[in-house]
Amino acid sequence: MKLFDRQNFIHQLSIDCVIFGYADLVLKVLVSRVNITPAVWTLPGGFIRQDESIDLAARRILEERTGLTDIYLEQYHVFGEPNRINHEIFEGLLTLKEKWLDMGIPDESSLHWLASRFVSIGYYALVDINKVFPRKTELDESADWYAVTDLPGMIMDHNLMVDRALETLRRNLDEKLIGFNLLPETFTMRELQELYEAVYNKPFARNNFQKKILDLNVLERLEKKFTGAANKAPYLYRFNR
Amino acid sequence: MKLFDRQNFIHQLSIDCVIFGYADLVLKVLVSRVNITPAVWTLPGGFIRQDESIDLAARRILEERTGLTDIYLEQYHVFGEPNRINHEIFEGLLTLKEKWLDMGIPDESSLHWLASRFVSIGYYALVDINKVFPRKTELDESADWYAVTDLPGMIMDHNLMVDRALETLRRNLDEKLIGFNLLPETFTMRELQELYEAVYNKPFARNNFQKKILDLNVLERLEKKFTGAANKAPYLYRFNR
DNA sequence: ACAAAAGTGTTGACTATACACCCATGG
DNA sequence: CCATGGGTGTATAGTCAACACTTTTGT
Repeated sequence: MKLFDRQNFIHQLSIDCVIFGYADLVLKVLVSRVNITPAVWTLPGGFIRQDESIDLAARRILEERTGLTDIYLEQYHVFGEPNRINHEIFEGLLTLKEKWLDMGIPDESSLHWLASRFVSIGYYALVDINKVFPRKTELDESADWYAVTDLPGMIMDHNLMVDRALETLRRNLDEKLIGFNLLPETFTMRELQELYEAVYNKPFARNNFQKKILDLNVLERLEKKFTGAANKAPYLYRFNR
Repeated sequence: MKLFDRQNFIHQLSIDCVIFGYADLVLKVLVSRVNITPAVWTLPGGFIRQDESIDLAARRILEERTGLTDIYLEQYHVFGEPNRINHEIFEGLLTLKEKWLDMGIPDESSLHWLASRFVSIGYYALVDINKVFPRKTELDESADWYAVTDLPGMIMDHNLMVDRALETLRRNLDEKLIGFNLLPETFTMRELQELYEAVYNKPFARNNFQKKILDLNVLERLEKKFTGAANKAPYLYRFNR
């Protein structure tokens, strides 16, 4: 079985996804560990079929890893240094070649494919982390959420890719009102504020934050949420439009 | 002679440049006319050498067309629909094949190369139009400046590429203080304002514009410019830092 | 009643914009 | 001295952040 080939995929061009999730007051990123030794971590990525657009390729890759189809997704930067070559993965796969020979994975041409220089289109995605059950591909050993402030060392420029994606996310959070994609359907104002604080890594004034967000006129106020705590019950909100 | 080949260039990946210039109160874009019939217009573009970064490839392409090396240049979007195939140019070159056979241009493999689907990385550049003497490549019939509001119909999605580049330029004009790249070394406040008005396609209040720009503390005021006109002589300014 | 967290109001600083006026220059 | 365009000042409205106060809930 061939994993990749020029007939069906565009050569030397890849897509890497920075998938952001949010839980426990922390902004997280989905990172794969490749099934080779020594251990190697990478961003979820893939290649572009000859008959699909790059945006659809990114969505396909996301669906393979998260199971989700309707995701906020944005292209943010292309990484194209000439030294973008997957040495670690290539050599790791070589050492595992015998072990997997019966399965025919990885085959010769796929190995050759992987050894090329790649230009990679960076996408970032925002997902409701509760809806995601990370899946691993054939090459993955595992796929897990890491705090964006505490990522493992990844191959090539993948850590830089996350930095650039975070910059873009911060710029777009207000402008494009995309933060809600990281939360469940309904949420309290405090939860939204904590999300913003996790993304920007700094505190916001509670009353001013509430005013700013409500003035955007994109939230629908629902019934109150009784938590059982000894204080006033907060309203629930839903993103509107 | 081979124009393109997989040995030296990345297959199915191209760069297209929206080169902005400014003259006669009008924002302009450099557009090539390909040397085939019927006439076909395109943005200046090219391919990526195996040993160069995509940013350097874009600079090389820009130098080929403008002669300039030190240019403001920014990657802004990747265009990757599966139907991005150069039908017009491919067929135009086919009809010219006999005519050029003695020169060996275009050769078979270059034709095949050009007939593929291409993913294209869009760059936009800002140049001082007075310093540019547009050059044409072997495939061009001409290269000329067109008003951004009055562009010819170009191949594929190249008109869309300009629209997206203009959006990005507008977003970045204030934020990154890049407007000065479109003007000569020294300029008057009125000239700068006229540039902004051409880019945004709307008028600005004269005094407030001056205040806003000067408050940025990026302009150095030079001597006055005596124009011979029957009015107060304006100051010249230079971009600083 | 009290602590805790939610919700709302008020102020003062800063910014953007509209209006007004003065200055230099050549005819 | 006047028309023209350049430069600057002021007042008003709108925005943003700090502070203060009130309300609701369970113990």
